[in-house]
Parts: sequence; C-alpha cells; structure tokens
Amino acid sequence: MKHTHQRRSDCPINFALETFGDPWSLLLIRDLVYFGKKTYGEFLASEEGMATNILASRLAHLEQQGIVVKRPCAQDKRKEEYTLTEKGLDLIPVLVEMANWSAQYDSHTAAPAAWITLMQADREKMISLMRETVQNGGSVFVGENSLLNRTRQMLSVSS
Amino acid sequence: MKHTHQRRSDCPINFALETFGDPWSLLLIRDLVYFGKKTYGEFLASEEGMATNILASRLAHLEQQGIVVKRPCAQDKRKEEYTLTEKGLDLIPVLVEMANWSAQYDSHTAAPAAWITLMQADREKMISLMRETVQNGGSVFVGENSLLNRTRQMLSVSS
DNA sequence: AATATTGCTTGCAATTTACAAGTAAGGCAG
DNA sequence: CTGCCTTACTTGTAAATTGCAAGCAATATT
Repeated sequence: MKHTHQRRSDCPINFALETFGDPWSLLLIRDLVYFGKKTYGEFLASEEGMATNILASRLAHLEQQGIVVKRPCAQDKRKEEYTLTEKGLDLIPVLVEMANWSAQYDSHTAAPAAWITLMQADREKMISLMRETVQNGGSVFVGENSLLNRTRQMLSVSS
Repeated sequence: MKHTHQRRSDCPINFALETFGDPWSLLLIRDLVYFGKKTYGEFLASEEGMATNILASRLAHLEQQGIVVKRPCAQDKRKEEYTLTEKGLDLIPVLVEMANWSAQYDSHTAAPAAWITLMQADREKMISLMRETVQNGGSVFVGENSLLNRTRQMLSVSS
C-alpha cells in the first residue's frame, strides 16, 4: 500500500483510470449501486470472486480517493459499512454508459430487459432516480424497494 | 497472447471491463477520438508513455474485440492505420462521462474550459458531433478542422 | 466458556508489466 | 541499386502485481 506513484498525466481520462480504472474498482461500485452491498463479506461473495487481499487494497484506495466512506456498523460491531460519497455517486453515469454499451454488444448479457427498456426511455430521469435510491440506502436491483421494482409499479400504474 | 480465460460473469459492467477495462485501452481510444492518432508510433508517443510490447498487445486485443480495425496505410506502406469501428465509436459516451467526472473532481485537469462548457450546454448534440467527426477521419482537439475549432466558430458566428 | 463470524493481514507462487534491446519490411538519398 | 533511416513490431529479463491459502484479532452467538 505505498503508491508514491506520480500521475502519468493531467488528462481527465487518465485521471479517471488512475482513480478507479483497475479491473476491480468499478465492480465494487456496481455492487454498491445495483446490488446494495455494503460490507466486506458481501463484496467478497460477488460472483466474479475477487481475492481478499485485492478487495482490501481496492476498498482502501477508494476510501482514500473519497469515493467511499467506511463506518462501523451500528447493529453488529464486527462489521464495517461502506457507502458511496457524492463523488462516488457521481460515477453512476459512467456505470450506466458502460452497461448500455455492453447490453448492446454482449449477446449473453445479464442486464434485465425491463431495465434496458427503462434506461432507453429516459436516461436522465433514471440516473437521478438511481442516485436518489442509492443515497437513501437502497439499490437498483435488490430488495423489496429496489428501483427496478418501484419503476415497474410506476409503469404498470400509469399504463 | 493466449487468453483462454473464461469470462468472470455475464454482468454488463464486467463485460465492459474485460473488453476495454485494462489501464491502457481507454487511453488508446482517447487518442483516436480526441487527438486523431492512428499509427503505432503516434500511440507510442503519448505522454503517458506506454511500453511498446503492451501497446502491441492492447492493439491486438482491441482489434480482436472488433473495436478497432487495422489497415495498411496507402501513402506509406510501412505504416498501419488503426481506426474505430461502430462498436468502438459507441464507446464515446463512456469516455465523455469519465472526462466529465474528472473535470469536476480533478483540480489540475487538462480538459479545455471551452470544451467543458460546450459539453455542459448540450451533451447529446456534442456526442453525435464527436462521433461524426471521428468517423470522417477528424478528431475532437487536433487539426485545423478539429471539432473544438469548428464548434468555437459556430459559437462566435451565432453570438 | 466454547465456537462461529467478520474483516482483515501475511507469505509465496504465478502472472503481468516495464524497460531495453533486437529484427524485418518499406522508404529514401546519393 | 546500395546503404541508411523509419516503422511496427518481437524477445528477454527484472520488477511489480495478482491469486491463492492460511492465519489472526475482535466481536457475536450458543
């Protein structure tokens, strides 16, 4: 954990890559946004199976960059809860564009068709709903009050 | 150059990361879009200074993924020209969101203020202009007919 | 009081990267 | 047409990073 590594350039693309551009960080942010994961153990259990030491170093890096904050969990003091800061929430549009691209080009994509439809219908609206949802402790796909469930209801009510 | 590497998951974020999520690929796409670079030597000369063997392996990977195509240069047959496919051009929105985020959070960002202003004014319009420009062999920042120059003219004429 | 869970750290082998030095094919100047 | 330069790579090797397995301290559970 040293990283006395001078930045390669001041290019904004390079800045983004140096901040969250390793092969794992965005998966953690995905877990936070789409799946409502918050603890070390939950991240570790993701289907991509990242190694525990890598997970620890990435979480530390993201925390140091001000993208996530770590807080001891109130209910169970063994646990730490990680949540996105404003700076982290502002990465949602990046995730969304990557997901859009993959949904278009990966024939085996796991992105739910209903969700893709919603995103195509009103990108701006959905991004602000995503942000609001995650900020309030919810997630896009997981849980009773997931954004996907709530927007599905909105659609069926309004139709 | 083996890569008999099974994919980690069908998650669209993971698909994107496995396709262009290494620390260098997006810098090459940036070079193609913003700086109009097309040859091996031009990529190699980028200020981030990537190693020649890494450059070769990334270009091969991007070509294999159908994001760039390689063609012998007509004027000088020693040269190869790399250009973006449709699939590659569709990554422009990803670049744009990353650049927006960095412009907001990196106090030393090299992103031109005029460009940031244009992007904030009309994201959709600018993305389609970027795409069109690159498809016609131009670039966003470099050259007489760079998109930045042309849009500046549009602004000054219309004001 | 004993056992399980949680969030890590440590050690080491395997992979990947960075740096330096080639090499082959196409231009180009005399 | 001959020697030299440029261009796009490849190859070898040392250094850094990653992946895997095991261990550990603090809290929770029984």
